[in-house]
Amino acid sequence: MALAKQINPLPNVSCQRCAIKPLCLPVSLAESEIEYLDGIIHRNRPLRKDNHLFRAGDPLTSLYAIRSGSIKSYTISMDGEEQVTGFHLAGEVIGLDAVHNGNHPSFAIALETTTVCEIPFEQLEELSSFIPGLRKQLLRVMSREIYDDQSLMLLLNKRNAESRIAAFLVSLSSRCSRRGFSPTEFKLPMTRADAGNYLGLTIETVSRILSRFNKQGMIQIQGKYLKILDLESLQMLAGGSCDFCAI
Amino acid sequence: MALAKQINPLPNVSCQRCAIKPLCLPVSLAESEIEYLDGIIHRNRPLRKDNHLFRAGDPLTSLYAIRSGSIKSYTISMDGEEQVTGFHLAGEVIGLDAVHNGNHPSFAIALETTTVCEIPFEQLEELSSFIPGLRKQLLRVMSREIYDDQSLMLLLNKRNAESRIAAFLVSLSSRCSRRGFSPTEFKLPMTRADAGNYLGLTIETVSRILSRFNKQGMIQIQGKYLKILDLESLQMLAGGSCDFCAI
DNA sequence: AACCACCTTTGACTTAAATCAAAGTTGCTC
DNA sequence: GAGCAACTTTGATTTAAGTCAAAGGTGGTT
Repeated sequence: MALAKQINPLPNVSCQRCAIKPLCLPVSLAESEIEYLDGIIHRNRPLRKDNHLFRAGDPLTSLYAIRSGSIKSYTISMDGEEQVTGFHLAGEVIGLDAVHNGNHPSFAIALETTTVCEIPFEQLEELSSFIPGLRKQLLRVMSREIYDDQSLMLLLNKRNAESRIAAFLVSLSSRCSRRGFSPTEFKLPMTRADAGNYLGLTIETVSRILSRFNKQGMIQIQGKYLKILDLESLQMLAGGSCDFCAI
Repeated sequence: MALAKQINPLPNVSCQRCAIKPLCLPVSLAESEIEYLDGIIHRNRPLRKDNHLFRAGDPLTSLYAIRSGSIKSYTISMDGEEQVTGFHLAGEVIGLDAVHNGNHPSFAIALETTTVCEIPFEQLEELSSFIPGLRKQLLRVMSREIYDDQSLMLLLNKRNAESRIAAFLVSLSSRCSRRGFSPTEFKLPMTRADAGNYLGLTIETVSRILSRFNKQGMIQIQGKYLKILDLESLQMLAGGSCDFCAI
């Protein structure tokens, strides 16, 4: 089906020719600077579904930029329950929350076959000392994550189940769009349970509300395949324009 | 009363002799490096209660390190409602969420008379290019904020009202402690409404649960003055040891 | 292609926290 | 220090989402 046409960069394409360069660390770097960055990056073989990229407690050795596919971040709480902390798509850099004490606080697992660029953190840090654009982009990426987390916090704090799910769909839509995919037709890479866990809702609530949106004609959903028929209404429900598109 | 003995550094004390140096940017910098940092910092006169440090939409010119007092961050949602995004104490650096696009996404207002160090961002960024320890600490501070936000997200997502309030008190306690104050006896700088807003609870729920903790003998609360009598029970309620102390 | 494990949907009932309402406090201003 | 506005507490009622339960789908494996 058309939806399966995911970004599939050649396994060892350089940053220079990478499809998601404009979303990733090389943004605004000169060609020569990108070569330095290229030089420290490892491009390993794809990670298969349900395999871990890293685990909570692992020492931070590298950050990871997702080239294609999707990653779920989660922690395990005191009582052994899984707590989904994020879903990450191509162009997103993960592992940043490990910088403060040198250990990953969360697990990262592939939701589908996923390729990542491994960026050794120490080397990246050194490189950033003489590439101002890289230093700035690293700060920007981290700042953006702080901003996004705070937006999500507000969503969880103030919005009802309907709003949260609408915002979630709108967020996925706009992220697909930025990556050159259709904003109205895509596959949800996560289960209802994962989505619910992330949004602070039960699986039953997620299912009920998706069914409702479906009946109301705002979306067409069948299993993991989603078609958004009325993006504007979803945006309205989500709490207006793009305040929460950031999750 | 004893609780009023807040940190009151001399208005123009240098980083070198600042009481909260170990919590702030200068941590692990050499004396000569701290002098550079000192050179770019502005130490303005104290900010009085209810005055804004910056407003949402303001261009990012400086980050601010709190020297004494406390700051509330908040945004205004589409529907005009205030949304508290954080409370900040001495030693914390605010404004980091503005780096990604150069504009502050939130308001910052003083909850009491507060002194801050103004750190011009461009100059800080330049300084960090030749002070590796400063660059690392800046990354660490941002990473820590990402981590803290995610911890808070989990709290809001998975915990009931009792847990949230317990975690909130434990967090304040441990933050007071790190700053050299009593971990069991301090003043809540925010109103019940602000605390509730932040925790995704109504003012009535906050009040009820504080009353309950009081009756159960875990705390002694009178107005804004709090004495924690059984920190361990609070930590238990908060969801175990220090997972959520980070909020 | 049949089986099975896992995922999803739907319905009935329960519950934690919100809302509505009103009284009680606190502390600032004149 | 009296008056008042803002904050806080407490109680009664409502409601959104959770829980429990069971049926219906889906897709991967042999």
